[in-house]
Amino acid sequence: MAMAMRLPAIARAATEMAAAPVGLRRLFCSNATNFSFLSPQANSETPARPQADPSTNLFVSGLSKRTTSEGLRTAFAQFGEVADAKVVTDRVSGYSKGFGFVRYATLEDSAKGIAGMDGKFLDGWVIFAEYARPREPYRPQNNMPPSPYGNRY
DNA sequence: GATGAGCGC
Repeated sequence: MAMAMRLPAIARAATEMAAAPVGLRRLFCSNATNFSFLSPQANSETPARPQADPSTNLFVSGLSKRTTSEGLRTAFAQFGEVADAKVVTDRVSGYSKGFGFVRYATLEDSAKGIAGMDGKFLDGWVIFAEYARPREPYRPQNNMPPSPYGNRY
């Protein structure tokens, strides 16, 4: 009586893969898009920089809502030593925001992580892996506006 | 989640 009938995981994955824009990202986001290095003397400054500076920290977007930090770490650990992996979730709802961060132990590991995971599938979604920008500066969490009823939070 | 580009506490 229980309707526990489910499609096999392979069937669900195939369905999602068929709908996912696998080759689409190369049209506007590719690692080979930056050709500015072809003119070494012409660009003392490169204002148009799609990717951030190389770092051990990676920004991963396009994640499935079901992907957790552990799944993120497991996937990226195939290409290097992962020091930290985190899926960003909403503080109040707890749901994944669909992106996260992966910090590798070394720069070469992070480079291999991008090469190995960027544009690949994770939980049925095409994910984008790139170097993360430097994080927001630390901010004391005492910026709560004063309340006439008292600060309880 | 019913939200699908993005840069976290």
